[in-house]
Amino acid sequence: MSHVRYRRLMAVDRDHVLRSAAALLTRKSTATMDEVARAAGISRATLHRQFAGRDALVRALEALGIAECEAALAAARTDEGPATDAVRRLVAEIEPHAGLLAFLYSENQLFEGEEQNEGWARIDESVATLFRRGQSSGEFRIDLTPAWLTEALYGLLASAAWAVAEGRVAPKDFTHMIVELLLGGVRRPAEPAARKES
Amino acid sequence: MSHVRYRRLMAVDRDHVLRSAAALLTRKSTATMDEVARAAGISRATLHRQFAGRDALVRALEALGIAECEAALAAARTDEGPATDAVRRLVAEIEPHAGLLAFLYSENQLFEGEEQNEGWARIDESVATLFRRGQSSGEFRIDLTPAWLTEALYGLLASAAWAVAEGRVAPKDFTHMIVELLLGGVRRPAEPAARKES
DNA sequence: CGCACGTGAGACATTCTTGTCTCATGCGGA
DNA sequence: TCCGCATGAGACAAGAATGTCTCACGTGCG
Repeated sequence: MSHVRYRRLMAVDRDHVLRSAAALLTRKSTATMDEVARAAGISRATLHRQFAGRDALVRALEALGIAECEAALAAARTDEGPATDAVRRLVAEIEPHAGLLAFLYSENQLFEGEEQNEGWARIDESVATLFRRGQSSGEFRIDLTPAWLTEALYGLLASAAWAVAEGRVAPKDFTHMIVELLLGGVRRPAEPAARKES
Repeated sequence: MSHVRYRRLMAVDRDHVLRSAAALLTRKSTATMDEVARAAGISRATLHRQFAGRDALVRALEALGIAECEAALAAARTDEGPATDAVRRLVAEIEPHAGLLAFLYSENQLFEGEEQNEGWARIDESVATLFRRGQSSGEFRIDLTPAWLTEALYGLLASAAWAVAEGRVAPKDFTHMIVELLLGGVRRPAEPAARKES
């Protein structure tokens, strides 16, 4: 019984620590274990009891990021309706986690070789499948590979997260900025007199 | 006399070291001073004689990146002709240095506060000016701010550089991928029967 | 030949971070 | 009240990277 109580308390704390760490590392990716602990309001010893080391912490954050991405993919129902709308929903779902994603994205570039978590491969595949679906349906152009579009989406998410964090762009525009640029590009569409497009 | 000789030799070496370091740090941004020295074919002592420390090395790389960006901006003649073509020229000019830029870009996110080199501000302004010019001329849409477009360009450059480095996309497509996505977006343009666009 | 100078190799102290450990404290339950 | 247990504080050793220094070597030049 008390076991259960304690377990639950620890679980709650673990989640809180994880989110604090994510928020801190998003801003300062080189933060030390001591800083992470302090940011979570616990001591370094306790932090170390919950996560065997820095690697374990980062791996836990990676798992969290993967879980959030998969949740976002599921919530966005990327296989339903027009691919265009699915992309909009996906970006909107990911927006709250873009900071963590940006951290993990750059963290992955930090090491060469060193196989990455298989979860990312699944997510890459889901996103690429969405783009591929859009190409098949004729919504998307076919001269840009799904792999590149996937990478580009990550890059735009990270850029936007950093730009927002540093106050260079307004947070409220986050989803709009990314979706509009990704879908429509910067070139102004040649206005064909009047058309159904608003 | 010998002064001149030695100065010139050192300058050449310095440039070689800088480029080796750029190439290495592009792949492994956490490379140690010893690895950087080894990559340049010199000893750690000599590396230290040319660059007071790691900070000095990174700052020198930053200066190199800034110089290359400014050279690219100049070579692309961003204030001439259609902004669309100017963007194409700019990306093409930057392509060879995208790896270094990606390293510096993520390096800048590593620290909070810590004022960044003013050179970046000038470059940001030049790029933003290009986008603003495109908006004024009616080539570009006006619902995306020049600041965001600038950030997005950096993000796409970094994404593409990493994707190429890891073999996820073909190097030869670099400029095409970035320019086409940035300018036209992923959405397939509604085909208005026949039009001047090829 | 002899000298000056850049260089490589390596020793060394220093600093930072990590990981482990111990101990006192406080809180909650039995 | 008493006990169990998680926590915080801090000491400690180990490892990595850095920065500094010395010394021997080789090359080029006078």
